[in-house]
Amino acid sequence: MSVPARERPSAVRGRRPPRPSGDDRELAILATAERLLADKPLAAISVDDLARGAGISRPTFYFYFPSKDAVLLTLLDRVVAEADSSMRQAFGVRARGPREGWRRAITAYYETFRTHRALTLAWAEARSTNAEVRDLWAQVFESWVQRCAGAIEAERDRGAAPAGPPARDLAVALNSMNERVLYATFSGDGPAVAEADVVDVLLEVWLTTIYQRPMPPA
Amino acid sequence: MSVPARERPSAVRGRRPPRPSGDDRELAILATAERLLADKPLAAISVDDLARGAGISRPTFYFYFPSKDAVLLTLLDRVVAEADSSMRQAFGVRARGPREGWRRAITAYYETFRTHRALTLAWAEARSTNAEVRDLWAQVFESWVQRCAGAIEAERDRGAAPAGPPARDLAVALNSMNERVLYATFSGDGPAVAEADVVDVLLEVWLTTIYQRPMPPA
DNA sequence: CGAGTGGGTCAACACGGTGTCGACAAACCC
DNA sequence: GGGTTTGTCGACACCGTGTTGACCCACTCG
Repeated sequence: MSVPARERPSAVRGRRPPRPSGDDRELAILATAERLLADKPLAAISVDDLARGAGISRPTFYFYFPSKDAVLLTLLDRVVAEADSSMRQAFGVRARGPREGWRRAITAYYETFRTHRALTLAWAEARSTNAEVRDLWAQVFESWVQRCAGAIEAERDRGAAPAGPPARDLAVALNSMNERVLYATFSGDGPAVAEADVVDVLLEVWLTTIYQRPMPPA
Repeated sequence: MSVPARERPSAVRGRRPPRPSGDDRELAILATAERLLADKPLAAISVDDLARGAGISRPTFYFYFPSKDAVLLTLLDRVVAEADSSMRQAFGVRARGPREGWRRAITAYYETFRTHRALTLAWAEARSTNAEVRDLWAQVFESWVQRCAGAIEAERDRGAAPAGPPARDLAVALNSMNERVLYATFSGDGPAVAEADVVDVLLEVWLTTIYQRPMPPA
């Protein structure tokens, strides 16, 4: 009974054997994936494409990653880390007023996805077919929801925001809105808000929902 | 140069030859699809499954539908028609107040998806890989956005709602929220609002966003 | 230095899915 | 009862995945 790779869920994603080496190849695969994703949807990229792009054969690809999805997951792990840190930062900085604070949070979210557009779209695509991707997203989403719900409760406690539906429910709804609206804006198919306006529109919805009155502009 | 089937985009979806017959088989395929979708994701259902389920062979399936996705599209067309009519109805009935009216609209949306849960999930899944599904959704979504934007403008014109971001942008954001939140609630993976509360939460966000003040409960 | 070990590589395979082709049957129609 | 029309399916070509087993090469240890 040797330990299958899945037993170390938090270890470096992919890579069969425990000890590292051949990092260049691994990086080449990741780079190829990101490059190809820029102009094809995930479903149109085969393991063979990734392998050839990285200058190796298909079986060799499997030496580095257990599947195409694992590559995506690795890429996603990075972006998540990045998003998390800029989100933490947004909530950390003392803002000059509620509008300023919430704007910073929404902008952090927006910027993260904007700078990784291709990955964001692939993410959404993979989420519907891959349970691991779904779980990773659920986990990330949950952490944002908690942060937001905490902030809403803090505003209510200090009397800045009135009582209303459970803070957590509002946080889920508002974060869901952001996710879907930004996705539509970035993917460009279907009705969407213009990229230049999207942060402002989302911010207005957040503020009026949380404070239940018009908030003066900055 | 004979005309390929695709040239009649609004005609009955699927079915190679122009003249009808063998409707039982076609219905059997549709029924099988809906039945299988109730406990497997779309990706896990093969054309062979659909064919066998309907008591025919795989090649025969292709006589009735050009692909697995075409089956889904046909199913979706029905639900869309249903949703559209109940939405039209919701907007048609004279409501006793704003809360009542908007609640009716959100409930119509909610009920449609709730009664076709499996289809809703398959829909989301297919949207990421199939352009036709994406277009159909975009079209449906657009019609809802227009209806909502119109209603918001009407409220502003009669002085019931204050000015704010462009009505269309609000409509896009609010409808996006509904879509995503309801999907999360029905799919059950990831953070979600409880099924019993979801309409209320959504309604509160809609009302405060549109009227920019707390709306008295019914 | 030569033998052994293990990381890295790939040709070839097994498998499962899609979509097509051509032969064929059964019904219906003058 | 010969001929079209409608429906049916066995067999095929193709593509993508993931695995196996042999091989190569660099390194090290006796």
